[in-house]
Amino acid sequence: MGEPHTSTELATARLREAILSGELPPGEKLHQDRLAELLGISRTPLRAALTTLAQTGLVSYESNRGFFVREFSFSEVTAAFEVRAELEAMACRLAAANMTEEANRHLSELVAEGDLLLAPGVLLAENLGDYRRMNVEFHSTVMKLSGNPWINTFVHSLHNVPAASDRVIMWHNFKVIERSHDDHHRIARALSNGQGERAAAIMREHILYAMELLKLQLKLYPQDFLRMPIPDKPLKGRRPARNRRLTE
Amino acid sequence: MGEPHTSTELATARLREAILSGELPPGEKLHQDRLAELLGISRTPLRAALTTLAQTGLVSYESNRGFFVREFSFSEVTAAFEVRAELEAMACRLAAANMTEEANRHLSELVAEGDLLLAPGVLLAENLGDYRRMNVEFHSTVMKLSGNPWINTFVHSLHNVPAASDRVIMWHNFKVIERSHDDHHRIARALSNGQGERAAAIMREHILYAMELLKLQLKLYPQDFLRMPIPDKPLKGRRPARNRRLTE
DNA sequence: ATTTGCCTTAATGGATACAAAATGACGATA
DNA sequence: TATCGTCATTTTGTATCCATTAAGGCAAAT
Repeated sequence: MGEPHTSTELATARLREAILSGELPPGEKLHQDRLAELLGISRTPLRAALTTLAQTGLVSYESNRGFFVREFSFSEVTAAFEVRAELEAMACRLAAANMTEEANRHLSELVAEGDLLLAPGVLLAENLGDYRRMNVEFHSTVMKLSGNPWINTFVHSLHNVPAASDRVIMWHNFKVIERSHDDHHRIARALSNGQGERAAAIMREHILYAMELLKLQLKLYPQDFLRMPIPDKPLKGRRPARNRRLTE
Repeated sequence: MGEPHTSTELATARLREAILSGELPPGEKLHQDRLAELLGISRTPLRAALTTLAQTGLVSYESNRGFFVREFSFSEVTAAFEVRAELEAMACRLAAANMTEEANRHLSELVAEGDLLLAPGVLLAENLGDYRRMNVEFHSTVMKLSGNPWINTFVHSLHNVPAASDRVIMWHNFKVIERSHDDHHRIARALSNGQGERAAAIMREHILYAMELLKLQLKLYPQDFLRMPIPDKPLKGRRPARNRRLTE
């Protein structure tokens, strides 16, 4: 949805944000009356929003019992990374056969943009949003170049899994970002050379390494599991009781 | 959803069936008033049903314009097969590491069940439903054994793509079925031997060949594209005008 | 003849009111 | 004391009604 201008779409967007940011914690009962009043709308569009979010997988639903913020186990999160790695690797394989002049240029531009943002030797807070946009655009460009729309669809829906999204990156570790962007360089070059398998291998590692980083981060700060909006610096010790079950 | 006992869930199921069976043809406007009356419910649960179907991709939606039966292009259908092949191959790779005694037994049982159903040398009409169930169960068992829930989720949603589902098989060609079931044998054996890559390769071919068959069938009977409920024998020449655009 | 603007009509989006189901508390009973 | 059943309350699910927006037709103007 481009510009949400119906109450339903607005509510959907706000709720998604609230859930991904941890404002609405996992397992929380989504009370229709209260939520509707909170959002200043009636229950009808709210229920519509909850229904779509339920299909997206962000909330769970039981007949006559209501909606709840879905809880994700640790293994589900890592599983999300594994599927993402496979799908985006597949995208590389397919994209290599579809490269055009324009495609090459677009990828090059994105990579160059990243170079610029990293030029200072640190990722400045003011550049963080732009880098994230560039990163998302790079990945989604490759997927679009694959010509297989399902890849994009599914990867997109995996970004709705808390902590499995690109929105989570260890922004405070420059070496990690630098290496990650170097992967982008190599992927773009491999694709432009028609080396699909090679690009796929880099992409797979690119994503699986992000998973390893997440695991590490969670080992260090387990209490923050599943509530990592955009952690430029790690937060500490809130809501310790609630996330126990998530450490599966 | 197990047993639909709310109007919404009932409507969702009925509409899904109506769309996949071609009763509601691609591109058709889904008139809320008329549909609600047709189903004997009010617009509220109908809209809820349409909302979920929109999320699963069976219908499209535009703000203030309404819901339409989604149209799938030829390339989208084949793309669905390709992703399915990749995901189920991945499932094999992972499953090989998780095989237990019980898992082996379950797969063996399914394979044996298939043997029995094919023993007559033809697939009898009365056995068709059972074979289909066995087939679905086999694939979904492998995916569950992978331990990665997303694989099952996504493959399941691909089964909502008309003509990309297991519900479509060339039931009238026994050799094809026999070979397909032989693949099941080999996949089960490879998994039980811990040969994940081998199982994956068979599975990939197993699914991609189904895609080839579909292509062939569509070349022979293009007018039936995207309205193949359970074609035990090919239907002919209905609604010729409507599906033109789908032959991309 | 074609296009533009208005107006009528119809369909969608949302709010409210009502029905049905589940939850929780209380008391009765073993 | 623990357990079961009943009843009151809360919350969900659905129907109906109203508001708002899009669609279509007609007429006027270029």
